[in-house]
Amino acid sequence: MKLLAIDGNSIVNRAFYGLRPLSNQHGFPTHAIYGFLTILQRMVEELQPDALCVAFDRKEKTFRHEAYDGYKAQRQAMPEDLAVQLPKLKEVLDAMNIPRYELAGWEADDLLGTLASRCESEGWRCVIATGDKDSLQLITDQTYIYLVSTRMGKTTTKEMDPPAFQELYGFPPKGIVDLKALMGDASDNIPGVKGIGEKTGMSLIQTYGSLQALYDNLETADLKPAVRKKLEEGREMAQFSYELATIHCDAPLEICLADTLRKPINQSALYQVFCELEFNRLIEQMGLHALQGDTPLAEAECKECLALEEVTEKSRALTLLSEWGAAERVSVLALPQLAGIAVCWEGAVSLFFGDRCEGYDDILQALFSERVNKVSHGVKNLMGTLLKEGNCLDGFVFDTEVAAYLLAPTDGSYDLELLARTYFPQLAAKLPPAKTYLSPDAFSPLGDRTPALEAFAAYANLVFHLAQQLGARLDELNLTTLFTTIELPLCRVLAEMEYEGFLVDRVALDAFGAGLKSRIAETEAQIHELAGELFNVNSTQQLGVILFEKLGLPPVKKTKMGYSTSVEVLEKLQGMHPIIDLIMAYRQLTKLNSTYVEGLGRVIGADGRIHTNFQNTVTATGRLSSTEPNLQNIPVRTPLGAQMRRMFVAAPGKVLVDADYSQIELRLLAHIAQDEGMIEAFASGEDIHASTAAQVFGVSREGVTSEMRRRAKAVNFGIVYGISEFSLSQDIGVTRKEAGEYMQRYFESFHGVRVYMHDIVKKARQDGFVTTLYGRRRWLPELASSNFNLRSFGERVALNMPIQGTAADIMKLAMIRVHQRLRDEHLEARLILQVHDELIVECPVEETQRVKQLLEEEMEAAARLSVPLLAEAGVGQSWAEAKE
DNA sequence: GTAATCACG
DNA sequence: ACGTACGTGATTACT
Repeated sequence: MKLLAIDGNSIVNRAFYGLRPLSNQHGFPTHAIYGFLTILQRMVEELQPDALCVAFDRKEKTFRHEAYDGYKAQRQAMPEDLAVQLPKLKEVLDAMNIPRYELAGWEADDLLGTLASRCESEGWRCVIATGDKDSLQLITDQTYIYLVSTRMGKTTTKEMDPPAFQELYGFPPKGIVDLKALMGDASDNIPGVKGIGEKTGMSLIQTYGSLQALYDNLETADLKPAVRKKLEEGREMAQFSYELATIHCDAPLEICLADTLRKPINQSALYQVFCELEFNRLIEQMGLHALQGDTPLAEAECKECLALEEVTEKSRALTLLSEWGAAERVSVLALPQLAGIAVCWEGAVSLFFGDRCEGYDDILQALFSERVNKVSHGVKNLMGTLLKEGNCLDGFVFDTEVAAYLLAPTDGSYDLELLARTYFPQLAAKLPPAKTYLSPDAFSPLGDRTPALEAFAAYANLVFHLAQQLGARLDELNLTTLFTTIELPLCRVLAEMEYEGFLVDRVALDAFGAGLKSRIAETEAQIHELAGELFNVNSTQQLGVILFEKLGLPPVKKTKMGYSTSVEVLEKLQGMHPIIDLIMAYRQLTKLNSTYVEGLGRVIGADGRIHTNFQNTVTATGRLSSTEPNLQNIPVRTPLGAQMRRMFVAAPGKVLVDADYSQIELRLLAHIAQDEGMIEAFASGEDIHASTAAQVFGVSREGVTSEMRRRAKAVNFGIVYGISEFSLSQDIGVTRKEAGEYMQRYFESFHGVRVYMHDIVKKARQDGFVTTLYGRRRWLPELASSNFNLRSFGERVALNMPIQGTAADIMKLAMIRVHQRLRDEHLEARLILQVHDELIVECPVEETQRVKQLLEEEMEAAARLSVPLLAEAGVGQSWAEAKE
């Protein structure tokens, strides 16, 4: 039998300090519990114990310390954020049916020692999990310690049995008490002998075996005079510390080991408390669901039992449609490829299936016309499906996914199951998994369709309720305007852009790829020759060994795992060995080939076009992102890479018009900070980097060299990102001091920016969030962190998000305006791509001039700022040409 | 599944 | 003294 006995306080402490803070929507901190559970999960997996228990401190009257109040008083109070998590953690353990032990006046490690000795007398093996080295004294042949440490979010563990201990310390486990008696332990308030640290202490115990033996032989021992003096003076302290450090294995614990044998968890109780804590990943992972019917529903959520109806007759559908037309709104959910539709209004759900409903297509047309106000989850994607099937796509008034994103843009995912748990925990408890209606054969006529029908209806009902709840929250946080005037109309624009796609010249792409492949083979052969052996150049590990061990090049930087071989490192090594240039070339070529040539080749559609997916609920700042494939990171900076953009072309008879905003983020900085100097510079239409250079370097406009401009540009970018002088110096390759001087002079010239940077961080700390000019919000719990790095990160985000986010808002507005004008003017031109500050339109040749002008106009008119907003357009057959 | 690398704004 | 810029996504190697 094997018992895993956990030091609850110790592990939860490690989790609390080692992990980045996390809290549920009510601001209740949860990361210590989360971390504890992660560690627990991992230990159970690795150790496969037969029995399990957790011990906690109850040190309000600590037995071992009451003899020495002075030290007890020094014990720092547990942080509030951790203290509140303990009762919840105990709830979780109870739900998991893991026994926990605590005893007034005893510390956890005493209880663990007691458990361990109980195990030994009953012939069980015992593993003690703790982060506390104190406990190492408990190691015996039957008991070992599982030492846990958590740093930077990563947990490492080490098994300490007698040989491992001996190996590390050079004496047997019991000696740890003697060692602590000498060196003390600040975290446990053990004083030790003043002036004796870890080094001296270890060698003393290694030499003399024990504290007793050391003091018995103090006279004759071969010691440095200073050490002897400290030992003499500290005699009493040592004795006292010895007592403190000794773990007592005789706590009056009334337990039967059999109670600790593992028992099945209480599913619904655990589900309940995990919902409260919003541990969605764990719920998923452990496959938790509340047992049907065992959780009383809140009255408000339960009052309507769903009236479920499958509609098969057109006349019935028409009746319903006219009811929905009169309703304020209905919710709509669609199955993939519009195989079925669920419509919910006030607890009544109607289901339609393409293969079982008379006049299905006509019903869809009517449903998705502007006559019915609809809310849905993921409107953009639903519109995409509707477009493919040639349906109407009007009358959408709400999107629960986008709304949830605006409320919490850093949450990352907004599945209905997740939102249910957050906003309707009671309802979520009886909600079947979404796959019940989404799996391919859910509605197969061969099986029982009822569970799928009920699930489909339940989710449609959920969307209906979420829409109300989320709408109210948007109102409270002043996000409704952003939602209605930007996010919702944008869904349609994005759906159409995805639908249009971007034509790719497949022949040219393949030819480019063939050229790359042969150059890759050639380069690889040369690398192998210079290295003197065959190895995988793509493996950073193997490459590190070749460069820094075999070829003896100086390792400039290391990563967690070993040597870094990133470009910055390679650049520093350039000229020291011919292999460096080859590796850099190899990297460029393989990147181009695998990510772009081959990656893009895989996703060209039957129409020869690439249809990217624009994600509108992903970024923390409000930008879009692009996936499968990502068309927002097609190479442009190097000449070879830029060739990729020649593969993106206009259809025959058409051209591409490409327009981008000039310096939109810096213009926004000038506007938001109301910095006179910068506003003036933009107003006069100067080159902003050159103008900055003139200010920072104290020269006239004509005196600005290209190097000065380059550095000033880096300063400008740095400011927007919330720079430090160190990073600036790294970026432009000057000393830290020099970089500091640039920033100093920058702030002298641009006083408004300095004031803004200060004020926005202060305001963010007060509010707990920052916003864009259009009210988009990002929460910043990091600013309250006691962790320096995390807090600094929060400060930089507070500076950057309003700028990057406002730029994103303005671009979204511009897209809506451009889209609208193209419709109003009955042009054939279509928006096909957005790359943050750049828009691409494909249009018939004869529309070129109108479109070019229209694009610039609408982009520039999207916002009125204290500085002009400038957009410049180019035209070409390919993306490369159009960008000039 | 995570880390390293590198492509973009 | 800290550790070193904001926001993304895809590929590859490796655990």
